[in-house]
Amino acid sequence: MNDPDAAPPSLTGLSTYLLSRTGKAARAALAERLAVRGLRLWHMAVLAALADFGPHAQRDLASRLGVDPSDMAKVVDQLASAGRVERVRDPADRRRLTVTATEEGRAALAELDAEARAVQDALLAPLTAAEREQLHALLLRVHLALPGNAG
Amino acid sequence: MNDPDAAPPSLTGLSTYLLSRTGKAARAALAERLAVRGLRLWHMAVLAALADFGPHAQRDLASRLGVDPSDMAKVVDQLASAGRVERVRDPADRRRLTVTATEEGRAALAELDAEARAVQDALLAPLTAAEREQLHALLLRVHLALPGNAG
DNA sequence: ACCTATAGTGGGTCCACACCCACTATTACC
DNA sequence: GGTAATAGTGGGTGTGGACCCACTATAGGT
Repeated sequence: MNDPDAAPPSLTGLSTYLLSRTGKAARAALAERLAVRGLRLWHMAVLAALADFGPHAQRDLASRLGVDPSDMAKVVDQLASAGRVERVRDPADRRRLTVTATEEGRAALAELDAEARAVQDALLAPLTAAEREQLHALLLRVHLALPGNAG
Repeated sequence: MNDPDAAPPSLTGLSTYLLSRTGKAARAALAERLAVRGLRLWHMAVLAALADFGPHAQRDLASRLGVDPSDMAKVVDQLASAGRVERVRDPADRRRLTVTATEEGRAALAELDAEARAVQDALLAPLTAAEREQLHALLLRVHLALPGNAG
């Protein structure tokens, strides 16, 4: 109770503080795992978007994930170099690059997802399965209400 | 449903992703409000620690908040310049600086707390009061299980 | 007294993230 | 056909956070 390293109740009484703290921990843990494979969180996000919604024009990828198109170009470039993504010029509009996940990319995403779930299991260890679902449902509603996340 | 800006379900299905996203949104929103007053999140954390636990040696502040002592020195220095905190040399151990919140500092914290709750109300708008409490309780348990947050 | 450890401080590095601009290639408009 | 808009790219900037080291002053151990 008198732990000299305990966080101030003034802060732990704020859900936003807890959100920020636990979120950062989650992010850091996953990023660390991905770094082992030479990947970053954006790489996973791009692979996920392609897997879920199919091929995208690069610009649409950027828009969907809320990244600067210039930064997206770099991420896609790295994924392409690693063979996890294919870029082909759209014949209908030769300015566009259509980005598609390769078989290798889909396999990589599956592994990444497994890593993410492992991290999540560790983070949410103190909660029961039912509580985790509760938490997820609540967070999802908050997330959807965030600006730029219309369902 | 076919919103071209919707996030990939592969990601929104991960609680860690939602935590990270909503946490970042919370952090950013509060940081923006504090910036108006020329403060950062660490300033608020320090004031909260002092208000909750009373005066600290600067080193203990750093340890409690998990910050590098060198960085803490800078934060405390800024708070002192703004008159929100007082540093006095501990006569029992003249290496130590005892940091105390001034009346002004306590007042500032109250305002900051109000800002934080406003941000929180906006963020958690889609949830009922009962759901917010649920969310808070779940997050608190996760937070306490985080490395270095023993109760 | 001597040596080691500790508190605070100033300085610097490294990294990730978010932006922004300029430029080329291509398309759309009129 | 000429002009404006758009897709992608390369390069650069600014910021915030975490970390690390060297240095001074003081304390503690023997």
